[in-house]
Amino acid sequence: MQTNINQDRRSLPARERILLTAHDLFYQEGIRATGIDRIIAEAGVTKVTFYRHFPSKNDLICEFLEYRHQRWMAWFIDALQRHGGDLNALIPTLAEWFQNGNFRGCAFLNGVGELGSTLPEVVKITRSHKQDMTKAISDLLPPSELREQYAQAISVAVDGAIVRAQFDETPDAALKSLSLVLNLLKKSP
Amino acid sequence: MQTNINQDRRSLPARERILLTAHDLFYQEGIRATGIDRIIAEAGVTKVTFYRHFPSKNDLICEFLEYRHQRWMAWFIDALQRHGGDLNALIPTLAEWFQNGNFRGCAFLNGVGELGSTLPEVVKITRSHKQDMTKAISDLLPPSELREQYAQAISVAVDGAIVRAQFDETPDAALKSLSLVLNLLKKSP
DNA sequence: TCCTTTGTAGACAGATCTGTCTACAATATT
DNA sequence: AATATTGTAGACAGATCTGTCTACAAAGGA
Repeated sequence: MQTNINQDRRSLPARERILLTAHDLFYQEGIRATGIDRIIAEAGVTKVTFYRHFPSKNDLICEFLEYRHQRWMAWFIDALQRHGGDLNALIPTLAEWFQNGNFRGCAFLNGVGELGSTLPEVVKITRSHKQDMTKAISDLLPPSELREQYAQAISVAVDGAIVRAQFDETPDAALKSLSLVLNLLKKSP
Repeated sequence: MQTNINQDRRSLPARERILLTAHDLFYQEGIRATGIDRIIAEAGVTKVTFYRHFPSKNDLICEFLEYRHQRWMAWFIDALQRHGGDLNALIPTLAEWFQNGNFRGCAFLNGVGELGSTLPEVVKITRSHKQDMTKAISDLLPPSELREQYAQAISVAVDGAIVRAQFDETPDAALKSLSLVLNLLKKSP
């Protein structure tokens, strides 16, 4: 899960420069902690340019989450395939994410915690994001009557591992706990 | 998990009035979203009184988390006992919390998401909080070699259920998924 | 009685926040 | 050639943020 797309941002159109900059700052430092002034300074645009593309900060927040959703899902699906494409791929995939130096938890869970009570859009986007994440997990499971139920349960456990890895010194305990749950699930009828 | 202690706050000493008010606002609306001015207005104190008790907002944030820890742990342990004191007590206990109208997720996970990168104290307090939560869960399990491992895994799954219940329309799916995991654990050797 | 603690009232500083405004330049599109 | 879009530079408004300051009042313990 790379946080930084290593293309020269200065060559990109203003709108994308703003979005990429906002992404990094919102994810690394938090949404309320990041002012518009900082974003326009680091994106190298002016205020008028910014407000022509994003009528308000709330609009930018929503577009940031939509963008994050696209980017994270693409990485997630690709990483799961790279690691085998079945349930065994889940732990190495998450390990890859957690061990990245830019890891700061789930942007959507962080967003809900920070803004859930004031910006309902964030809750809506998060629901749909987690639905897609659960779908990707479901695709790792063999067809069965319990497939959806299992995918839901794994998805919840994954969220637990994500937040745990966010505050623990190392992601080891989070991954080990998730492994334990997955192993029980594998052995279950 | 009552968010509001129904005692007449106006009769309490200023310090406690500030702390209770900060607790409710920080938890309901977020920490950065809540200004000092609002806290002193709703607590009914003046600025000097406030800053005599809490040298800075960061101090208040830490004391808020310490207070929240005491209060939440006391409720948690009591509720687990009320519901039987074994592993079966976990679901009804969490259901009680999730269904409360004031439920806004875990104050510590929200705090880490919001301030983790700027206020390391929050991460430290969260680690110790989750350690205590895990201990309370461990106390529900019969002694065995795997007790600690299981308690850790359950604790991670509980965190997943908490964040899920925070953005889902109802806590049902979160509780159902956690139940599934707990049932597998119970059947395991 | 003296003195420390705890409290009140409210002005003030200085920074930062979101968002608007004027005025002008380069680039596409029609 | 005329026009619409996208861009730049930077001042400005008005709110809100954290934290400090002076001046005064009440209550408790030494």
